[in-house]
Amino acid sequence: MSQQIPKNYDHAAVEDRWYAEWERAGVFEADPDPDKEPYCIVMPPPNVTGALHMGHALNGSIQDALTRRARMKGYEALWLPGLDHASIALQNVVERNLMRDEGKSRFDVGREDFVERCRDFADESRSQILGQLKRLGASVDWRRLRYTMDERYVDAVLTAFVDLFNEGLIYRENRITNWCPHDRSAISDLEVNYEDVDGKLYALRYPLVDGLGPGPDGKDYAQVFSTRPETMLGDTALVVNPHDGRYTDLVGRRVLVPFVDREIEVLADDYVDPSFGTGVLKVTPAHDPNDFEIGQRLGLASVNVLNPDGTVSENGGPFAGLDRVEARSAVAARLDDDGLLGEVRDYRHRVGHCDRCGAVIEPWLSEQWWCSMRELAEPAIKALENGEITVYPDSWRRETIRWLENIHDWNVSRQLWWGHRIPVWYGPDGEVIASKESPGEGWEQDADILDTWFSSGLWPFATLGWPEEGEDLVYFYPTTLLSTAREIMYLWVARMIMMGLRFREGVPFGKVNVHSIVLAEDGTKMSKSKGNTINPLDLFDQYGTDAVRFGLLYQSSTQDFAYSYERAEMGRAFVTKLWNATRFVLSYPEAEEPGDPSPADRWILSEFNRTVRDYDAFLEECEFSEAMRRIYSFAWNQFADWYIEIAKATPSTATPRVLREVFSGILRLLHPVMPFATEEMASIMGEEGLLATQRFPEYDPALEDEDADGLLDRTKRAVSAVRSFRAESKVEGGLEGVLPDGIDEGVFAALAGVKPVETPDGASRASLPAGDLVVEILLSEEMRRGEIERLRREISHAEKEVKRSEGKLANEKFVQNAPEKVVAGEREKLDVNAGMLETLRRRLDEYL
RNA sequence: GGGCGAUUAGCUCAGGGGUAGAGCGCCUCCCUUACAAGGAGGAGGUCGCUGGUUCGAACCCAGCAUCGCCCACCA
Repeated sequence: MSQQIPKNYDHAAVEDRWYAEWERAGVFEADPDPDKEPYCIVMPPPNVTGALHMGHALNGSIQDALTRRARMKGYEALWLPGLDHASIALQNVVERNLMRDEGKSRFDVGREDFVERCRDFADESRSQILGQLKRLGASVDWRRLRYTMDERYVDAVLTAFVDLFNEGLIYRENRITNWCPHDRSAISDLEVNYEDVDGKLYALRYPLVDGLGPGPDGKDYAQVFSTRPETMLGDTALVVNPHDGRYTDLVGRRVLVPFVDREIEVLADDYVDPSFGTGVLKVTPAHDPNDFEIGQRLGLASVNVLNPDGTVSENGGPFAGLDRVEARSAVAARLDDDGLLGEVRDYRHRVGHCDRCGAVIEPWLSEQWWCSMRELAEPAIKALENGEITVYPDSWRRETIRWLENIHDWNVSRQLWWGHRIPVWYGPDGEVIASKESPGEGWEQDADILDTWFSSGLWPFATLGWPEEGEDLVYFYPTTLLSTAREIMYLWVARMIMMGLRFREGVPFGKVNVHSIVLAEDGTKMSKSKGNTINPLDLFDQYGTDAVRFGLLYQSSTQDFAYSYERAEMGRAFVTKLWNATRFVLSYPEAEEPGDPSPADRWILSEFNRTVRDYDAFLEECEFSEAMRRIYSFAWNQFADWYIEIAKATPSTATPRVLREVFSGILRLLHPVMPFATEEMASIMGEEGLLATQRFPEYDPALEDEDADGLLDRTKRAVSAVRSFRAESKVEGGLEGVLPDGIDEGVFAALAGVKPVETPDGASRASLPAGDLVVEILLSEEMRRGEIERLRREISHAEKEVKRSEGKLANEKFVQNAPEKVVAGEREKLDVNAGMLETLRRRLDEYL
């Protein structure tokens, strides 16, 4: 029969077929069932901006493994799939395409048309992503696919906003925000990337114009250092530190802001650091957050000198219309012409860039909608502190608490087009209300949309039907676990916790798994611009999806890791190994009269049982790498390397049953990780029904068998000792020998190729150390060559061991302080090695 | 400027108070009827540096060095 099964597993031929089969059988569908416990993972929704990347493949592998395992354990397991409209991200992609293909900006086509294009792009991207998830083998309940722009989801978003608004937690205020001139929108603090940039520090001179004579150092101007001379146009004061003796006389005097002919006053404020620059600071309340605060304190006016697109506004006098970058050099040049430019230094400093489009961010005064966070953060902090949410690894729990403790109010409005329109309406008589629908004739809706993270913050419950208090929500919420990348812990995870506690009076998930970031092979971040991305689909094609999944989980830990193709190769080799084991097990004859298990049978059952225990525990704790190592080494190094060999050589009448049982167990354990290949193997094995619906093995203490474990452990060591001897001494063929006590003689004889003999008289023999055992092999004349050298090596090794043990035991403090178990262990080691040494020396004497 | 993490075999990485682990790569032998994407046997690490705690440190603590990440309003 095995002849009909090809020697290699062909992933391409089976993966799609099994996925269709699972779907047809409704394996992935989950519905509230009072007789079962719920297990629910809500998928972090991929952005509908394009294809899935390695991070998705890793997180998908994690979530799928956990969901499939839970399903096999008898939970009503739901993995809920979804997609995110990705407001700013998608808008940027569509804008770029529009510019590339038609040379138009979004303003050229208008809001309505542009949103239509975004929708089309999202649709296309959506089908691509769903196809990829299927290739991954994602066991999601497709009936429940959610999208943040679905009608029902939009309703949830609006409901949440209106509620927060009516509770006074959302308010409108004029403040400094991070303004992206390219997107012409405010963005949140978290979406600003600061990079070190080589810039310049310009010394700007403000002429004293109050006619009171020279200022500091006898100069007729006050000098200030700035990296952004163009903001000078919006200056409304200069400030010095009140304790700065150099400038006591300067305070209260008046200077002129060049070009705009504005006289401003020199004031004092503690914020100023006397040691920086000249110790005089220019205050531009509309373009710097610190300046804004100073302005508030000192009651200064704010003059906004930039248009939304980053050009200088009409407030900028002669520079109006110039882009901010042009304006910078233009202002500097004009100052220079007028003798008002001092030193210009090279200066490396941090500049904020838009996370999405890369444009330099301008602090810009504008009216935005803000969400008060303090009140929302408090319960979230408590939940994290008191362990309502377990985070793997725990360090991220503490980090999140820290972030929540220092939280700032959240700017939730965006001046973008693709997203949820803010449900605030302005009435004909100046009324402002929040409402899901238009309050009526003459009311106008706010033009802004919501930050994309506002909608995703509701994800764990809005996907389950909230605000409707349906069966699904009651049954599956709170969800069991959220698995996510660290980079969105604050952006997303923290907000879900806050929103969950706000709207559901309970944490959204009991556990959070923070997975690694998959780096490129060279250890740097993957990025399209660097061209070092790896497409998971290509890997699936090349190695098979299961192999890639195994490899990813094997590498997954709390550390980021450089992706290594070797891990996929390892996974592929593992699949092949199991595939061939399938062929072997399948071809293995049934027992004519099944009987009692041999020690070897009991050993592999015992070993399997421990594997179940450890593997399951590792998965439970999200220690995927450890789990993979455990199952891999059992399946390969114990089951295949030893038990199958034993089954070939010295089967018992129970071996056919045990062999099949353990192998079937291995397939079940591995199914959550390698669903396609294991399903195919189980099918070939003739197992009834789908593997995906079968029970996950459970640890059974009754199967622990210390006697069999000890026996086989010693036997394996003895066999290995003989094999080493054969390889080193280049001995082939059968051997005779004296067997040590406490080993399985049948197994030993068969696997070591050693025929047991009674005490041989006078024959030369080799003593082979095997841990605490000695195997004695009868030597023929020609085999004796090299034996002296081997013995000397062994003796030297044994001497070292004895010396080490003796030294340790001679140390009184060790004997006194070390645990008794350790001391006793050391004594035993000494005994064994001393005995060994004696035997070896005696043997050597015989040869000399 | 703060905080977090990393530094272990040639490479990619696990582990973690009681004589160092995996995969790949390397060396020797083997196409033996589950499997050459394989089998058997090997070689190869003073676990970044310096101190400390301990009977015992690769592991705990402190400092340092290098790398990475996160947070922060210094012009």
